[in-house]
Amino acid sequence: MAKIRQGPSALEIVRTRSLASLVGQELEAMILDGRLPAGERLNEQQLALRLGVSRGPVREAVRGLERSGLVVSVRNQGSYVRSISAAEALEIYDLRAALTGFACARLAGAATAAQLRELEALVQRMEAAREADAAPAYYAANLEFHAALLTHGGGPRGLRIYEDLGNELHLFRRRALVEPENMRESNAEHAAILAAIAAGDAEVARAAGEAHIAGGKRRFQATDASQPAARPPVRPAGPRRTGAGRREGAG
Amino acid sequence: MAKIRQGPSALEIVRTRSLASLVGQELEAMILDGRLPAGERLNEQQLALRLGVSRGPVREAVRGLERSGLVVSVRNQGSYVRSISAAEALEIYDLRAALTGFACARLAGAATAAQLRELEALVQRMEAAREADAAPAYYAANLEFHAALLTHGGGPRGLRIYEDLGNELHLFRRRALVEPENMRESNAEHAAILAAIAAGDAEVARAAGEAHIAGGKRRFQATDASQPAARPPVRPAGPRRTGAGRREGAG
DNA sequence: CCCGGGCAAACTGTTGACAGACTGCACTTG
DNA sequence: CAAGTGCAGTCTGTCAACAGTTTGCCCGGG
Repeated sequence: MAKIRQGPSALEIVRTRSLASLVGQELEAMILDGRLPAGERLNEQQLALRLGVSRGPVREAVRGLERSGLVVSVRNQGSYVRSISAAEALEIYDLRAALTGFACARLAGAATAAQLRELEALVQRMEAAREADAAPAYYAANLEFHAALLTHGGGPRGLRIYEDLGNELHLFRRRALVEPENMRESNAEHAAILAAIAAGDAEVARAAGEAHIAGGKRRFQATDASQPAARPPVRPAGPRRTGAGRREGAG
Repeated sequence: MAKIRQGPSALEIVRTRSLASLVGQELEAMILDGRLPAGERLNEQQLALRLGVSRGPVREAVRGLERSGLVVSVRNQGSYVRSISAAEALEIYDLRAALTGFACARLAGAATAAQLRELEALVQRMEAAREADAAPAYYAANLEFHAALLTHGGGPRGLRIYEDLGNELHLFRRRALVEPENMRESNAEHAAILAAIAAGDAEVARAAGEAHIAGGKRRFQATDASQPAARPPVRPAGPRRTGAGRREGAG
C-alpha cells in the first residue's frame, strides 16, 4: 500500500515553501500523470486562475520546469509541455542504463547489510505483486527499487538525474508500461542485479543493471511498435494558438 | 584563439530571448567565473538594478538556476550561490566518469570519420598548447574535447548532464585545474581514449574514459589537499543578512 | 556584565496593471 | 476565385506597488 505521506503540517508547508515551488510541484504532477499532455500549451492566466494564484508564481514555476526539461518556452508565444520523439526516448533509456549500471557497480561490495535487506524486501514485494497480478503495486515497488539502487549507489545527484530522465520518458506517450509477462521478466532481472551486488562483483552487477534497463528499452520498443498511438504531436517550434482572433460570430 | 561568436544579431536576440533567460545566462556566467562566489547571497533588487531590469525576470532566472543546482533558495530569506562539499565534488567526479565511459563506449565502433578527425584535431591542439605551456588554450580545447565526446557519444542529454555536473563542480572552489605536469598526463589519457574509440573496442574505450575522469579526480584531490583555500563557506541553511537594521547613526 | 523585549529597516513574496507581439478572421483587390 | 491587407482579440513580457516576514540594533532589567 502506498503510505499516506503525512509529512509536514499545512502550516509548515506554507511557512517553508513558496507559492512558486508549490505551483511547480503541481504542474509537474499534472504533466507526469497526463492531465497536461505532451504538446499542450500552458496558458499562464488560466493556470493562475485555476490554482488560485497570480501569474508571477506560475511564471517562476514554468521557468523551473523549463530548466528541468519538461517544458519548452517560446518568447511571446507561450510555453508547451515538451514532447519527445521515439529516438529521444531510446536515447534516454541508454543513459538510464549507464547510470543504473554505474550505481550497481558501485553498490557491489559497498552495500551495507541494511541496504541489501531493503533491496531484497523490494524484490519480494514485486514478486508478490506479480503473483497477485497487481500491476500498480508492482509499478510502485519497481520505482522504489530503482530509487534505492540509485540513492545508495549513485548518491542524491545520481538519483536526481535518473528521475529527471524518467520524467522525460513520461513525456513520450501515456501508456501502462507493465504487463504480466513483463513483470516476470523484469523481476528476474531485479533478482539478478541484487545477487550480483550481494556477491560483490562490480562488473557483473554493472552488466546486470545495464541489461535490465536495456530489457526495459526492448519491452518499450515492442509495445511501442504495436501501438503507434498518439500522432507526432504538435511541434513545439510553432504551434498555432488555440483561441485567438474573433470568437463570437460575425453576424 | 577563441572565435568571436558572432551568433545572432542583437535584434535577433531581443526578438527571441526573454529578459529572464538573458539574466539567467548572465547570472550563470557570474557564478561560474567566480564573480558570485559560492555562498554569496543573491539580492534581487541589487541584481535587478545592476542588470537594468525589474525584479520579475531576476526572480524567474534565479528559479531556473535553482532547478539546475547552482542556487539554493530559502523562503523569506533569499537565494544563495550553492556551495558543495569535497565529498560531493568527488561524487560528481564519479558520475562524470560513468557518463564519459558510457559516451566513449558508445562512440567506439559508431564514430564517424569526421568525428574521429575532430577528436584527433583537438588532441593535437591540446598537445600544442601543452608544449607552449598555454594553460588557458589547453583548458579550452579540453572542454571542447569532452563536449565532443559527450555530444557524439551521449547525445544532447548526455552533454547537458555532463555540463551541469561540471558547473556544479565549479561551485566547490575557484581554482586553476591545469598545471604543466597535469596537462601531459591528461592529454596522454585523451590520446588513449581516442585510440580505443578508433580501434572500435567499446570496453577499452569505456575503461579509458572512466580512467581519465578518475585521473582528474585524483589530480583534484592532490591539489585540493595542498590548498585548503577558501574556508568552509557560509552555510546556505541560514546565513545572516548583511545590511539590515539601522543604517544611519542613531542621533 | 549578560539577557530578553521592542522597534525599525530591508528584503522577499505576491499581486495588479500596462505595453508590445502574435494570431486569426474578414474584407478588399487583381 | 486567390492573394494580400487591415483589424480586433488574446496572451505574454515587464514593471511598479503592497503586504508580510525576517533580521539586526537599541534599550531596559536582572
